Parts: sequence; C-alpha cells; structure tokens
Amino acid sequence: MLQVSVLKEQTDLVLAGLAKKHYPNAETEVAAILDLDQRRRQLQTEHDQAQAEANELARQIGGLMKSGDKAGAETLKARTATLKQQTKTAAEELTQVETSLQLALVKLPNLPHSSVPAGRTPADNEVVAEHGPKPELPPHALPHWELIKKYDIIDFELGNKITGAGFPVYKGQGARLQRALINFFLDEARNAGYEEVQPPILVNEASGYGTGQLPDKDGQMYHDAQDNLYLIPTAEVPITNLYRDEIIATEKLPIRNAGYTPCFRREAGSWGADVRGLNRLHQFDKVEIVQIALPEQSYGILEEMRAHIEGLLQKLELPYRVLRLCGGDMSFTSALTYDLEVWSAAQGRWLEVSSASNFETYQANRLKLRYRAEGGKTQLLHTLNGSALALPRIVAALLENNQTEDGIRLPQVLHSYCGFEKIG
RNA sequence: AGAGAGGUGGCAGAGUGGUCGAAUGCGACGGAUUCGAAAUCCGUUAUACCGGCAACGGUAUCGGGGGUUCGAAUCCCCCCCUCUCUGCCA
Repeated sequence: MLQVSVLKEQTDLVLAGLAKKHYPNAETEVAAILDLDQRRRQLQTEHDQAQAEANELARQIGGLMKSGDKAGAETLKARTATLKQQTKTAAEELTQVETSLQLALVKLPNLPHSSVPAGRTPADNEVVAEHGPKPELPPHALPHWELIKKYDIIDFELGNKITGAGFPVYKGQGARLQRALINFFLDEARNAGYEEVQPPILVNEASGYGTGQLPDKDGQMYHDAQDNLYLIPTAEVPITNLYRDEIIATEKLPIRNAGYTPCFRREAGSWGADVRGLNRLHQFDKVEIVQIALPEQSYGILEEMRAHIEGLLQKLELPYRVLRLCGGDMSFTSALTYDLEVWSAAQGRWLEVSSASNFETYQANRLKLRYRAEGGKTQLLHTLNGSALALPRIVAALLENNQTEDGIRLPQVLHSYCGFEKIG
C-alpha cells in the first residue's frame, strides 16, 4: 500500500508511476484519496477536541464527587451530553472516511522503479542477461510430459484420481529428484547466509492482507471457510508476515530467510495453451528466499538475490535468461521484478522458474514493518523475495534438456543429493 | 472437545470505577563516580494519529470487538489466544 504522504507530496511522480503500470483512472482516484485524507484530518481534529473537553469535564466531576459536592457534579454532568454526541458523530464519520480511504488506497498498485521498462505485455520485458548454450537434442526427443510417462516418475492420472487436475503424484526417482532439489536449494541458501525457516502453509486473513494477496487476489488462493484460513500461494506470505507489526533493530538487518513449502494456486482463468505437464500446477514445491532491508540497501540486495538464483541455474547446467519486467507485466505489489526463465529444449520455449522482486515499502506499509531511523523516528523497511527455486519447471527443463538414448542424465551437483546419476 | 485459570509497557509483575499511559523490579540508553571497568547513584526509556516550523499540546491504545457510566486496565456481552486437568489423536 502506498503512503498517503507520498501521494500528497509527490503527486506527479505517483501519477507517472501509475501510468507506467497502466493503472486506469489514476488521476481521479488519487485526487479522491487526497480529499478523503483531508476530511480525515478534519474529523480527527473535531473528534479530539470534543473528547478533550469531555475528558476535562469528567475530571472535574471526579473532583467534585470526591469533595462531596453532588449538586455541582450533577450540573456538570448535564453538559456532557452534547459533547458526547459530538464525539460520537465525529467518530462515526471518521470511521467511514478511514474505511473509504483504506479501500481506495489498497486498490493502487506499487509504483515501478525508474529502471522498469515501459510497455504493457510480456513482449515488452527487457532481456538483461542470457546464459548457457541451448542443448542439441537427440532425434525423436520428447517433451517432459512424455518423458515422465516413459520413465514412470510422475503420474498425473493418479493425482486426478485422488485430488484433481494439477495435482501430480511423484514416484520413485521422480519423488527422489524432488527431495534432492529441495535439499540442494536449501543448502545453497544456507551457504549464502539465509536462515532456514519452516512456516505454516495455512495463513490467516491478516497475513494474506499483509503481503498483498488480499484483497486483490482472493480468488487465486484456496480458502478454508470453516476456519477462515488460506493455503499459501508462496512461502513469501508466511515468511514475510513473520515480521508483521515489528520494529526491527537495525543491527539485525538485513533479515535473510529461506524456506521450503508446497504452494497452492487455484489458477482460476489461466488455463489455456502451454499448460501441459508440469508447466502449470495447482500444487507445487518451491524454496523461497526473503529479505528485509534498509531502504538504501534494498536494490543492492535485489541484485545479490538475482546473482544467487543465477548461481543455482548455473550449477544445474540449465540455459537461462533474465528479464526485467515491464510496467504492464509486473505484479501489483512490486517495484522491480526480475523473472528468470530456463530453456525447455523439447518444448522450445522459455519457462519462468523464478521471480525476484523488491517491494520497497509497499508491503511494509501494510505489515507495519519498521526500523528506528536516526533521531529515533520509525521508518518503513523494504521487503524483497525471490524463488530459489520453483521445482516443476526446473524438473521439466532437466528432463527435456538432458534426455539421451539411454536415460536422462542429471547434472553433477545433484548426484549426491539424488543418490543416482541418471533416470531410467 | 469438556472443566477451570488467565491474557497489562522489551521482559517480569502490581493495579478491580476517578489526573492510570499505568507502581515496582529487570533489561536498554544517557550522565555522574573511576586511569578504565564492575558496583553504586541520577535521569531517560511504547506506538499511532491530530494541531504546530518547532518547543510542545491533544486524542486513542492494558488480547480484539461491542456495551454500561460524567468517567473503564478495572463492570457486562461476544470473539481470539495461552496455561492446567480430563478426553481424543499424528
């Protein structure tokens, strides 16, 4: 959530940013917010003044009662009624205005960083790096959804039977490969200085709200109505919310956490072409890295996170490229996002396997996540996160890119983690 | 899940209708003492919002929400959470 103070003091900058994100009606909505804020201040002042008078009267009544002047107390009591009414009216209107203000504010996306390219669609994303040669495939190379059948390592039919579409069952070497990748990613994160955490995978409403999934993407999360809990779409949600409502001591910054969790996404409305096999699932595994940092450090840290993720892909010997997302393609809450895509050789396309973002203060504002700046004032921190990495598409690329006549050869780095060197 | 107890400042812990934002202790910070340190002593030590250039003033907050009252940490109702016992269970 953007800060009203920013809307007020840097209106032009805000409007330019919203335009880059292709947010419609920005001018009207920002103006409405500023009006609401003005009204809010006014009502707050009215309320406080009436309340202050009422408090003063109550104090006087207290004094009179103590000294036994009952009649005097009664006289003063008579005067409290109107004040009480004034306070009540102001408070009610204040609540209304605050609610409207909140609703309007929450609708605005984060402002893009100055380096974010203009543009509306994925075609406008900027390729900032490309690494590794694309492999030569043997004749009759298969896409991963054929390979998993051939080697019987992932079973979609079984998943259909016990749950539904998009919930595959990993078997044998497929299951072991999953476990190996998770361990590899977690070990790499630990070596890079991230503390491992294992959070709950169900979160409450406040958490969904804190990181911005709610109210925006309500329909994209699985929801348990009985207990009003949400299955997490990413470990970003529980891990970042660990620090909700906190004032973090600067010497503890930056906070670095890594966590493995399954992730659940309803993916309502996003089933079209290109979703075969492992390309898009309702449940998948991911290791996520999260950092909480001082504002002046956050962009350096984003680069560091990107380098960490690139390192993982290099160790896995996968060809990849890095995109800087354009204003129209980046997420609602992000200020700058790098997407990392691996080359899926048999499909002949790039698959997104990671997304690393700096949210600046957008999440922190909702989370009330602060530090104490020079002079003792509290200031909002910056939050960042990245996938390091999401498994299914990594598996897809590993299978497709490394297929040979006699099985699928796994990269060196996974041998000890898997306990085998090839599948099949 | 049932019965009972309880949720107060960074922590511990008083306070059961009237200057209570809240005693006291610990911790932290600043200062004095010291060559330096420990000990000791003095002081400071929440957050948000409103007004103000500021100094400062005001309002709210004692798990959350609502109510009673001139006045609520304190009384009433609902919800959440924690602990103990019983039951169930990986």
